[in-house]
Amino acid sequence: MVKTTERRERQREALIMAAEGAIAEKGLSGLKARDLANEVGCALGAIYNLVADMDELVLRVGSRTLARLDSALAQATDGSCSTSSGDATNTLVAIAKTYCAFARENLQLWRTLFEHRMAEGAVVPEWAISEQMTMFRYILAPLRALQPQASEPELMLLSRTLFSAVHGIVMLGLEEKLIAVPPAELDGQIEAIVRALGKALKQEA
Amino acid sequence: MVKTTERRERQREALIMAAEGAIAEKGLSGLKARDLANEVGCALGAIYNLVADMDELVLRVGSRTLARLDSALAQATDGSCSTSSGDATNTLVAIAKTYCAFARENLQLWRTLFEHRMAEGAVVPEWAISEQMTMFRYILAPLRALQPQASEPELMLLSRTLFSAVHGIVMLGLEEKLIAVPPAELDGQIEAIVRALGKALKQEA
DNA sequence: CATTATTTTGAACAACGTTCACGTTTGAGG
DNA sequence: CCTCAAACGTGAACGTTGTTCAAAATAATG
Repeated sequence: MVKTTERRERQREALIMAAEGAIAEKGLSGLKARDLANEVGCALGAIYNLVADMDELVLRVGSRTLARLDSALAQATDGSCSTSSGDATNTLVAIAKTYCAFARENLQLWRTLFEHRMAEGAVVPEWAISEQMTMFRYILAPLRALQPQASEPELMLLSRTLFSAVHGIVMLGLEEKLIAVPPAELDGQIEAIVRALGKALKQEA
Repeated sequence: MVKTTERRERQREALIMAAEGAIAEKGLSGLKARDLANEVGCALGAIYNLVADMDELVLRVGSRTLARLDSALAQATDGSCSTSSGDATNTLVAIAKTYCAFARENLQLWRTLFEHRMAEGAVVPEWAISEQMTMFRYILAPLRALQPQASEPELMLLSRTLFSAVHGIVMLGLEEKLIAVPPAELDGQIEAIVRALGKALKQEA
């Protein structure tokens, strides 16, 4: 009796892994229910015993991606807990570069985090929402060092803005469209922008 | 004989308009060939006499959106041709705010510009590519005022970076995801960031 | 071992973009 | 005004999607 649920859990895991592989290799649009069933070795319909629908599957893959991103950011900031404002800018630069590197190395999975939209009328489940906030933790500390007089809500807002700005540069830069910063110059431009903002924020204080 | 091609042209126009309406109302994923045929009053297959495929249709709608965006930016910058560096920052702020306002007011059409991806293996046609660069014209002049010593390629790169940063803030801010700056604070944050960057760039000179 | 509950299955469904054989319309030449 | 080949419009049909569900297979229980 315990065997059934256990095996199910294992199959669900396998399904998520297979989905992750498919997205990493062929992008979100390359994720096909029939391919997954084939790879996992179950019937097409069996997918819906393991997962409510494809949306949930994509969200579960996204959850894993976010966790990996989080650990990459943790690693990039672990040494620099100092609150001096000189290091703060360096930390912000390190975070931004780490984000950019993660996006490059996990291009399709990272894109999926932002490309994916729930089916018409469906709402993002709670467990998926709560994961999205973790990234700001890392930005918050250095920002506080740069702007000690700012209130917590102000810092919150600023960290979101800063993240969004860097995200935009990375996102457009890693797209093929001509609009963007060429990938070769991405790191340099990110550093320049973050440093410029760091300087401006420090002087404003 | 002239009548046929003329009518065809008119029908193509009607098709593009219908597509634009559908996207504006229901988003890119709400664009359905059958609905279009219905609305334009032609057979399903007739669409493919007016347009190669859905991709081309989306690109033609995008072309119109870009033209409207361009004229909005032109209007926002027409007065401020001055090269003083004090006005330059103001101009950059105005451009960014105009971009944000345009995105808000044309949410689905603007999103489509970046959401859309060509079908597997298909390549973006030349006429669609050449339109994408026009936006940087507006950013270039004020940037040159702020950084008179920078080379043209450097300014090019910087303008792309700046655009991408603002774009990121707007894009995430207008999404429903929790990652982003709340829509109510969007304008303020954009102004703050652009002003901070303007200040940093001016002092660097 | 029999019977009931659960799970797995894959054929069937609906919706999608795209194609194509078939009539119909058209317009230049007689 | 008529002819007829060429151009055009048509909607049924195709290949893919994700999703469902009656039935078959399996597991649990008495």
